[in-house]
Amino acid sequence: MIITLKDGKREFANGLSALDIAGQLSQELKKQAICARVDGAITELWKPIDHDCALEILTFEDDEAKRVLRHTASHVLAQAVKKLKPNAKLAIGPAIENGFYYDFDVDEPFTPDFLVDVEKEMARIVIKNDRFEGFELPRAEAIQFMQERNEPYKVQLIEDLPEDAPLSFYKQGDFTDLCAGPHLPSTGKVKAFKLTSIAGAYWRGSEKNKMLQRIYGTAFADKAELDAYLQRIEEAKKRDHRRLGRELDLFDIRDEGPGFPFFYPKGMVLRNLLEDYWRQIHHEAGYEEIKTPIMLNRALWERSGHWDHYKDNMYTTKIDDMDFAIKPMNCPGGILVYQRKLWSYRDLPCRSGELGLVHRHELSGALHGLMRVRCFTQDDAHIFMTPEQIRDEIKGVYRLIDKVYQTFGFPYKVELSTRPENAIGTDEMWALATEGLQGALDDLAVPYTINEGDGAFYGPKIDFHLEDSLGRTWQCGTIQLDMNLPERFDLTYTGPDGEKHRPVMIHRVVLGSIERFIGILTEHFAGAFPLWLAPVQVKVLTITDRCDEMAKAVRAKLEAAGIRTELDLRNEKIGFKVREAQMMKIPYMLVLGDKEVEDQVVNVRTRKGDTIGTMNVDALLEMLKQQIATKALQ
RNA sequence: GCCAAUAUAGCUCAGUUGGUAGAGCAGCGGUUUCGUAAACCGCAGGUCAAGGGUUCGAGUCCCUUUAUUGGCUCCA
Repeated sequence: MIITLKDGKREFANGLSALDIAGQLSQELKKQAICARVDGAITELWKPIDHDCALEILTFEDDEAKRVLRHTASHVLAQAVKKLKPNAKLAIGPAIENGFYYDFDVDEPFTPDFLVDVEKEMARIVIKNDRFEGFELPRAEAIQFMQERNEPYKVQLIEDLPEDAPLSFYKQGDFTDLCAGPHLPSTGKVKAFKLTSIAGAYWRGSEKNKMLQRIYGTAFADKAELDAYLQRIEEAKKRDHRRLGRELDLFDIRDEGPGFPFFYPKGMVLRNLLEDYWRQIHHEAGYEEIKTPIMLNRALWERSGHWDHYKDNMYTTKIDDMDFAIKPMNCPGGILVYQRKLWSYRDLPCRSGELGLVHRHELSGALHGLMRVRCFTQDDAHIFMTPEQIRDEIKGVYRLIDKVYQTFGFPYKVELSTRPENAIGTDEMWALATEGLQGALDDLAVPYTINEGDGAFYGPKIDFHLEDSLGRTWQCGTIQLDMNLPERFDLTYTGPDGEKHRPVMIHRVVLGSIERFIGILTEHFAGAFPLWLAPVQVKVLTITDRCDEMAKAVRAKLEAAGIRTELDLRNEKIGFKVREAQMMKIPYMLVLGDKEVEDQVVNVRTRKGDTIGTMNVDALLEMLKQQIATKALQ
């Protein structure tokens, strides 16, 4: 038998397992073998290999091995919970990004104290070091097996698997679970784990189903790695935009307005700069700006379909006995703007953008700082065009979004969502629309994932996701094709044939919502915004009051040149003033003492802690202007 | 909305088995004029989220409501 290892061919005796081979290679491996990839597929280490194959031994450094480790940990978790609460019914327990969870149906919700007990029980199981043993059962026996153990969720899982699917089970100690595998060889390999939280979670993710109790945890190769991870989480919390918003005096959400954010003066500076930038790039990209009313009458919302399908999320009111609704979306207003005149194919595409303030009554439990609010400003635009223009237009929007995200240095993920079950429109229209989006992505050679059936009922969409400090992703940009509203509002343009045609409409946002984008921005830069966005760009710090006059003059000169400058003339030590400016993450501090006054220069310090040295104000201005003009990320 | 936890000064947090509410920072008043992340002294600041209950007595125990946090669902 010849096994091709990752780094070349090796011959081994027949019937050896990957574990045996790993043992033989232990000198070379240096790291502990966790699982193996045989001919590309992940498998357990202990399974005998009796054929020629390509073998790769994975260590904890491999992401796939980490998933196997965490999945194994979830089995240990389930075993521990069953031991402590034999009546708990098992649902599912997968590995997830950075950890794992297991869902249980229990009579009483779990408590934090119980979590401590479970951790102790898990530690006992790990010490016992039970081997994982896999076996398969025919369908009927598998169902009977789980019925006998009173595991209705497992029975349901089996019943929903395809008829011919192999039904594999894994047993460690006295615990057996339905599972596709693979696992580590034994429970003892789960060395460093921690249960992190308890949460309610609906069975199969549907709120129509029963809510189960979920336990989250994480596991690492060793304690050092686990501690490093927990440390990283603590550090990430310091970047939380909710915390920084308050500390840097940018924005906050008060109990008096759940989901309705306040922007304070400094936050408003940041916000206005973003909006200025937005206007500039949209002007360059051929958009015209409009503004539509925040509140419109019921008839409009009935025609758009929102009254019937979105009313639960809308704030409504009655004026002069007529129903009105505050807009949850800008599109109906944008459509009324389109309808103000007759359109020729020569005028298309028509791109009109709007920084539109929308209100949505989101579920209270969904609110999250600036990331999920109940009133927010979408940097919306609606583009009306002929079907032939779809592909190029989508490409244009994509490039615009890409350009903006690159300006901020944001990595992003692209997802294409296709036709859902409750879709309207013909197969033909969906095929055309989906091809338009997919074609554009393919033309641009963009990596993307497909969310089958996750599109809006009115059309497919491309979503752009950005990460927050804890790695949670938030949808920001989106490009959505709409095959519904043009019909409902009977939108037309006149073609070269003199006949009326239906335009294709897309909704798109680049930043998504100004609020969410500011949240992402704040976490990404940990509050240390690039110079061009910093609410305060420069702070002048004096050492004694003999420098006050020059300090005021320096500030006046910088302000006159458009640099946002603050002055600290307080009777405090320079260390104290530096510390404060530093904590406010002000990009440049100008220290002025007797020496600087005499030489008519400023001593420049950055928020990174570097002292650049002295220079005259003109040279400083030159440097600042350069950085601002290029929107340098630093 | 659902599951769980939490709510004490502007901020970060103490507050023991129920017995008159505390610290640091920030603020204000002084002293100090100082060289790159915290000078010193003093003062003031709270209907303990709101409402109800148990008790001689509630920040502390119970109930309701509100908000927040972590998830689920939903979504920019």
